[in-house]
Amino acid sequence: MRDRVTRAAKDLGYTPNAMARSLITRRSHMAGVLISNLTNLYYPEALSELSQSFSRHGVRLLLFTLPHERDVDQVVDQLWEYRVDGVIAAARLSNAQVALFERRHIPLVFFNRYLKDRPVNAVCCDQRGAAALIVSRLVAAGHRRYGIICGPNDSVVGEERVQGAIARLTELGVSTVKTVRGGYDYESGASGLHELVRTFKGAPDAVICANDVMALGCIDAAREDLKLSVPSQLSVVGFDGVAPGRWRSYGLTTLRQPVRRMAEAAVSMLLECVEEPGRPPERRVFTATLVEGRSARLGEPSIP
Amino acid sequence: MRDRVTRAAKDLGYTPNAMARSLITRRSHMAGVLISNLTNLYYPEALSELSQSFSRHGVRLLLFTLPHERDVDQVVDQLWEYRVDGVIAAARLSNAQVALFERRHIPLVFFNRYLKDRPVNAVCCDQRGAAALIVSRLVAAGHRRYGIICGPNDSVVGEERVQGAIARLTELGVSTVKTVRGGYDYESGASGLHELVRTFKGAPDAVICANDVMALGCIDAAREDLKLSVPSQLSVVGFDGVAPGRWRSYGLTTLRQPVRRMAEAAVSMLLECVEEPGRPPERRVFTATLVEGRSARLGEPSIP
DNA sequence: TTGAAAGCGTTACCAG
DNA sequence: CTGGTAACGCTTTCAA
Repeated sequence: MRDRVTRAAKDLGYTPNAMARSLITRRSHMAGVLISNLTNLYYPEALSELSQSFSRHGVRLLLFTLPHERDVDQVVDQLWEYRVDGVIAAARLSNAQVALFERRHIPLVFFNRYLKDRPVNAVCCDQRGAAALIVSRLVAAGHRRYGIICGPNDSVVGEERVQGAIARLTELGVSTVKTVRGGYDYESGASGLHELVRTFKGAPDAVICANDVMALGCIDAAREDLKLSVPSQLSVVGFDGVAPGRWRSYGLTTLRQPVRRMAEAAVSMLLECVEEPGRPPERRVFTATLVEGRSARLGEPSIP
Repeated sequence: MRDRVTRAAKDLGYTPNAMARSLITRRSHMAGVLISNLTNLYYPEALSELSQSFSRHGVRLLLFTLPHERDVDQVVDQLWEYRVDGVIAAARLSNAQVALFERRHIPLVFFNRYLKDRPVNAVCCDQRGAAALIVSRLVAAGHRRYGIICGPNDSVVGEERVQGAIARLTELGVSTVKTVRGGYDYESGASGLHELVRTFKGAPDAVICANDVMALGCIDAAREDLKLSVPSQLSVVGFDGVAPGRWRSYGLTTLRQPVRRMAEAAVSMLLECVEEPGRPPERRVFTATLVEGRSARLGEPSIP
């Protein structure tokens, strides 16, 4: 009997209707993914890993890109409407928005960010530690004057990288540090260096950029605009570990985030929350690995 | 009365259930997007535009990335299960797979590709025309020996770019042309140039790469490995118009695809198919624009 | 204008 | 093991 039904189903090209199923089981097997802007070069890689990771767990990915922050609220409404099982957010959410998730009991995991004043599920990297590590190596190499090109105002990760770097520089007794604001894009890396050169009235010894793409812009501005040799006259470092940093023109010295492992962690954390509602928020912190490229002179710190 | 209900709904935090709705309306307002690999640098931009375009039309995007071709079949099953209203495919689909869409009356639009032996909805770029244009300009500048770094075997677009280039070269009486296979990635651009130099027993005058990332690899290999000056000793051109090509280190001469307009076209074509089933397949062909960078010497062809 | 009932395609449950 | 029925949350239709 079972066989007859199965065969008939196949013959008729029958496919179960996932929506009807989820109506009764109250599980859609869909997860929402919120990403601010895919042009960021770091996000496509993250998205790709998230997608594959979800796929391995039999979960479909409903993608929402957020070119403007004001779009968030209507996107959040759509998440409710489609009854996603959970959400991974690689975008900025306000405290109030996070509260909505809690009220609806929709699991939420932040990717590569977290909220300061509210405990949330998050997968991230130890940005301060990474910054401290690279600073130690830069100082050990004898650099004295430091420029820092920050991320945009609202980037928590960027802020941590910058704060971590400044803290370590202060610890090591370096006081010649100037910071300029950047926007995570190539051009702001280039203009950031120009601005630093103006305020320093000359070139700094090293520039720490809050992400890789700005570091690449900084290197190019140094070489093409200012005729400075990198790394012999200027050391430049970044954060992320994106592919273009490894290109021959750059050989960027950077701190690579373990994107795949982070994606896998975010997905399993989310699915655990789905299985076990009311689970207390957890934060999983990964460690970035130093990629010793050719864009910075590094030394071995005597005090590790 | 209406007001009372509306207010009560708001107070209780009521949100309509999109799945229940689509169960009866037979419209999920979800579209599937199939993308082969997001690491391709061109796809994130396309995906971003598709996402925003869908969003403007009130359609949710179910994302499927396909690291391996063998994954396609199970992905297709999931598309049926979730009753997507339509599918945009920026990935390779077999003829048999396309037939399945037809049988189920699920609208399908190809993005930046199409099938040769079956009429399908597709949004693409005139690759042959673009290739012919750049070849004319290269020949007019006096280049005689041409290297071509192709895309992977299964890329229809890559094949068209190469065929278009070869056809125009032949037309213009250039016979010194050698092709090597590439994989659309940076390294294959670099190794492609090395291979060309070996077969030419010296450097060609110009290298035409089937996409931008390979062109960047080619430029870097020329400068860093072979100490060839680009463009004075070697002209290099690519296709796509990705962001890194505009970086100071490269200033890539390339043929930019109008990604935003293509995405908008694909989305509206798909939604039209949803509205009007049985609509005959259409192909919308856009024109690439020449970006005159600093990676190639171009001349003005006397016969346009 | 308001209300009631049927039906979408599943799963879950309870008799037989 | 089989069969029948209720329920999920919505839209549609028809009646009051």
